[in-house]
Amino acid sequence: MPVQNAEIAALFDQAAELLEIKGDNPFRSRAYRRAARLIEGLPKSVTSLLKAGEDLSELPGIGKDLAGKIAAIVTTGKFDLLESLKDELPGDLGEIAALPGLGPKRVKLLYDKLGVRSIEDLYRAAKAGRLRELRGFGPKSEAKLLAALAKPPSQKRFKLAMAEAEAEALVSFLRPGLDKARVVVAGSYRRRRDTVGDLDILVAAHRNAAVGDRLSKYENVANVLAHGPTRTTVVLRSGLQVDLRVVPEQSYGAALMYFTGSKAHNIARRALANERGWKLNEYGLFDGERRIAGATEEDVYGKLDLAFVPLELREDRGEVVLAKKKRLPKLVSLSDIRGDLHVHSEWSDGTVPIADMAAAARERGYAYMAITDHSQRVTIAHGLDPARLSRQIDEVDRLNDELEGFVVLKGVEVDILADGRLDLPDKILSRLDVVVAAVHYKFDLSRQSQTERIIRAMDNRNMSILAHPTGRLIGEREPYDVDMERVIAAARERGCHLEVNAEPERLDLTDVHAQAAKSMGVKVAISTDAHTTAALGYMRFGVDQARRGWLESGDVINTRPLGELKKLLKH
DNA sequence: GCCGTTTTCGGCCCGACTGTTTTCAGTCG
Repeated sequence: MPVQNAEIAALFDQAAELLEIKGDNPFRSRAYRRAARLIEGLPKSVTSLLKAGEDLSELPGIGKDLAGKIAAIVTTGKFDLLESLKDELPGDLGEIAALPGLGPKRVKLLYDKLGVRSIEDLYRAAKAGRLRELRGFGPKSEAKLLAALAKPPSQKRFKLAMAEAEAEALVSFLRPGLDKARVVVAGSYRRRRDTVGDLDILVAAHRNAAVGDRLSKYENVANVLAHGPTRTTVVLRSGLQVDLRVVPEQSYGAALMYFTGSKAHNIARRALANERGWKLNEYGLFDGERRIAGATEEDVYGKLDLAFVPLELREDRGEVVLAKKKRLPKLVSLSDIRGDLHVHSEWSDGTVPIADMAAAARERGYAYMAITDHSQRVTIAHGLDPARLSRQIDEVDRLNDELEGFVVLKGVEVDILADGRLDLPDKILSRLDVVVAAVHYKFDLSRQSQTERIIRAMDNRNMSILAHPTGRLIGEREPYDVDMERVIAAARERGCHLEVNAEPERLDLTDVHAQAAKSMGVKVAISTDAHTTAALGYMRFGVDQARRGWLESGDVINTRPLGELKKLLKH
């Protein structure tokens, strides 16, 4: 059975976690984590690489040992190291270590001294005031943990990119049994929400239990929850739930609409049907018993005298009214994008030389790309100090001399220091075409301090774009507390732009904030923050979120030709 | 566990910050 890259990565991450807790050689656990990231980022599955006879130990960070372990996982499904680590350290230690403020050492201490093996154990110990008995713990850390534990466990949602990988594999598995029947993933996935709770797969066919049979035999199915003639519900090994629905051809459009949602959008649409004395449901639009539309979405919208509403807008955020007036926005699309304004190279924590990134960007049909490596404060990424940045500027100049029909813009992703100063002197920043600035440390300032810190950074006239403005990592790190409305207003006053970071873990600005920026007259840059050439392809996820934020091409600075863009970057 | 014109051992991006201590371990990125 084909093992997915993400599964291997997850196994390696778990092993790394337990090795850290155990106190093993830290470089050993780092090797597992590094390998996990590499595997996640591979354009092909290791299963197919192995099948093609590729030597995995040629991959950077994979040696003989790890290559062997990967092969064992792929062929036998077994990962002996993890099994023995789990025997040695039973419990949900990984879950505990994920809590803020708890790392491997303290998890081990809790485990050894208080027998904490689960979140429940931890809660009881903290509640009883026993944590403060431990060296290194005090009342504050106890209170912080209790606060973290008091938060209701957020219902698990999956990042869009991850759901997409699952969905594409699943659809291509289902399709062969279905001739020319349409198979579409609906729901929030189709609306391109940044996270999805489950996959709603719609198949146009007559009552066809065979599709459901096929789904329940999918190799990644962990559990079949329900299985009937028109509907099958399963849970995949990843934990993602899948609902498969089979609807007749003549209802397909109405069903697609219904299962695409959102619920609020459906309600608004149904109200319009009711106004005419009609009925709208997943089987069609009905005048009495007579179906007057239903085969396609266009059909249904048309009969309701509505313009076709782009998927990303179906949230009942005003789109139904505009659809009625036939005045929906013409949303930005991937083909409008002319360049990427946030890209890393091996000068900091990227993986390839600037020239390689430029070549890859050019292959995507772009006219320009800004190279924006980290600044000195971000030591972990080997950030640039003024001297190295100056040398990089020279290198970009040389590179541009060789390039025709493509321009590499000189830039930096400069860290915003705690007091709002930028991490590099104005003298060097003023030599750049693009200054992307971002917060990387001190996430826990008060709302007011954080907001003022960021606004102060924008006071620097060299700053062009505020990158990943809230710092969130989906499912992993909450956004820092910041008054985004004030930030947007300040950006407006200063001619600064905000980023829609397209990296699937970030998608920051969110759709909602992007729309807020537009409504306040602030333009955005949709940028990938790519550290590899493959990651330049994340652009489409950023475009999805921009579309959800109602952005049109005119709202996005990197849809502009270079000359116009350069004017926008000055303020 | 990986890696190697510094090559088969001995390194491996490391500095800031917090809450705990009373000089620093642990966490974070």
